[in-house]
Amino acid sequence: MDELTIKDIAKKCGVGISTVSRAINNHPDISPETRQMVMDVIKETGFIPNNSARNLKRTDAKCIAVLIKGITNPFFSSAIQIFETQVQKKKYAMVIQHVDAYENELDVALQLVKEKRLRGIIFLGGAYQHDPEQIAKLKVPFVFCTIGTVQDTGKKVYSNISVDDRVESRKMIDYLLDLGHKRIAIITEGTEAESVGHLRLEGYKDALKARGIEIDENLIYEVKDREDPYSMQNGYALTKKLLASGVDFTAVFAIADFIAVGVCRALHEAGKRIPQDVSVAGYDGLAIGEFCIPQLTTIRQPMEAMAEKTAQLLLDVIAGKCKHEYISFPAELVERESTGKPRNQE
Amino acid sequence: MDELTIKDIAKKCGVGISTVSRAINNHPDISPETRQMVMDVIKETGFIPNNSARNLKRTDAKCIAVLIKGITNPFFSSAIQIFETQVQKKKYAMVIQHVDAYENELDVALQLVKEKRLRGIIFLGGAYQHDPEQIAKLKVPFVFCTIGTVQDTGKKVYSNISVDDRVESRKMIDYLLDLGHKRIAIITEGTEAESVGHLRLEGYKDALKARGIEIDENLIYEVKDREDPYSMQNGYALTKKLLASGVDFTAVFAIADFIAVGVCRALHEAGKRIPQDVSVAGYDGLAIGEFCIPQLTTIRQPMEAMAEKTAQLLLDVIAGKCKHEYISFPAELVERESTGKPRNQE
DNA sequence: TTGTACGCGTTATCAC
DNA sequence: GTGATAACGCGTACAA
Repeated sequence: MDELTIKDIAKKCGVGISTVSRAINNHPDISPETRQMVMDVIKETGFIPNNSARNLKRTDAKCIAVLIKGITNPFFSSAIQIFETQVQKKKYAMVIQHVDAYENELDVALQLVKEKRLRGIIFLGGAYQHDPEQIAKLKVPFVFCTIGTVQDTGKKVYSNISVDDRVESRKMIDYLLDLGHKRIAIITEGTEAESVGHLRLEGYKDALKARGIEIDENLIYEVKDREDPYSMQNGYALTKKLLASGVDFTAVFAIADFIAVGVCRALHEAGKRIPQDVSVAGYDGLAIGEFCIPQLTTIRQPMEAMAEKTAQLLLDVIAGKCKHEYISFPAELVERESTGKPRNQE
Repeated sequence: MDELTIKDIAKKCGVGISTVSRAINNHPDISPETRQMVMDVIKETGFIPNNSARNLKRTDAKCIAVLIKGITNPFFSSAIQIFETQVQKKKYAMVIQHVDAYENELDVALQLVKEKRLRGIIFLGGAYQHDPEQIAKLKVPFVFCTIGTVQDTGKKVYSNISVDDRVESRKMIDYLLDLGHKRIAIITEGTEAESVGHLRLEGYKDALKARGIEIDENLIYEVKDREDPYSMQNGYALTKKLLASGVDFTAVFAIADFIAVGVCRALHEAGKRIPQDVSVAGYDGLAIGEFCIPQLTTIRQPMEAMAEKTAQLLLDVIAGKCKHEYISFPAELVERESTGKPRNQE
């Protein structure tokens, strides 16, 4: 009993191969009775068509892929749910593919397009600058979602849905400055130009510069852990360092809510009250920020709206209904318990 | 410029098709020079072999798959990392495949085996009881990881790595009872027999019964949300209900750390101090439990060890080095800030 | 409505 | 060491 093929089914049914194929693929020109009979045998024998063979032959896959970089990101699961319902509405199939940290998402995409005859791709997470050569090679429509791309205009060969990390980051710092904070520490991620952390750091600097406050490098802490920079552990460890350094500060801006949770813990252990002694601000708008003690002031990214737009845009471009777009979604500053006026201003 | 194929490369190189194939697949019988020349052309043209065609023809895929049910679970990302390093050590490839909540993981597995010629499968999460017929159909070695299966012995046709949810859950309740708590509320998940929540509820009942404490249905709260039962939101909402019900309790056992975080928040908002007024216990051993305020007492599942064993076992079975096993890992009760003696005992 | 034959892009098996 | 050629399992013109 080797692997069952369509041929075996045809034989068992006493029909031709193509008849079986027609039954499987809901083709119109087949009598209902034959169809039923074939399907019965298929169910009975537990036959499963070989997808590799199908992909090889098929021309009209009606399938889009979602490439995810960073499983850890809790944002992504809700985004995927939204993609799924949108994609199903248009009778498309959807495959989810993980991209390892060390892999290039465009390479994976190129490969997958060949393998599955994709009609479109959604990139979730990942770098925000790409090799133009690779971009050019990718012939199917695709859209980046979540990445703070700042792209020059010109002919848009793909779409981009994002929030402007730099602007939103600055928004938070402006808020802290308005509260009266002047010594604001930031816990961010490696300085590589492609990272979101870099953009958020730029926003931080923008805000300070605009008010003529000099940037103090002693207040900038960067996560070096390549594994998962956006972890509570990192926030905790760096805040310990920050405290130990003896440098003066009245607020901490963590560029991710997870980091902020670690920051809060470290401050708590050091006997600092939040926000009376130190204010803490996060970024992302994760559920944890709403339920932790104290609740986190944060920048909430409109993930649902972004995901919705992403899927809709991709499907429209595939259908030829519209052109590619770069869209920047505004994020919302959510004021909660972890921030307040600095001590000296009370 | 349609899709490039191996034929085009052969022509461009002035060699035969099989030579190109040999170059790609690191076959021995090819001269280093030809090999280099072919690889150069491939790099230059950006040729990408079609995976569907490869899978179709290949006999020795050296590939195993990890099927994940529930993206949300933060456990899984660390498990996957471990799988990956183990699998790579043996020169195997690994594909990660998500299984939707409504999909049957065995169906997906069956399909994937045909498509990719898998040599083995790891199931992460998902139901812990399966259709024996489907199990029988799956001819490659596979191992379930994370699910609290209680299986009768006999000839083992697959492996199972788990912690005994029922026993571990009871351990936590015993601990709370030892502290002096008698009125322990539990926040758990739907009662379906296949759910982990059910097992943990059974452990709860076991502990109470063993001490002759009658089970009060008013203390049992079940999440009905099918979306993501293990959410902070659910813990929060159910605790609100619990508080509103006016029923007396001195401790809450949440069957997941995420739920516990929501529980803490709700208690905090109600002005209850943790653990002075109410003790809260979680289950899982997530990072959040270590960094939230107060730190969570919890049952820490030894995910790293389990993942390691899972991968190792699967690879050994594939290599014919050993038979399938059912292994139950002991979990550890981590005592932290969220639990203490009940008020009346202070 | 149904069956036959060809081809999708690749790897494996031969000859050379 | 290298190049034809036959599969792999399926979809689809085309013929019946």
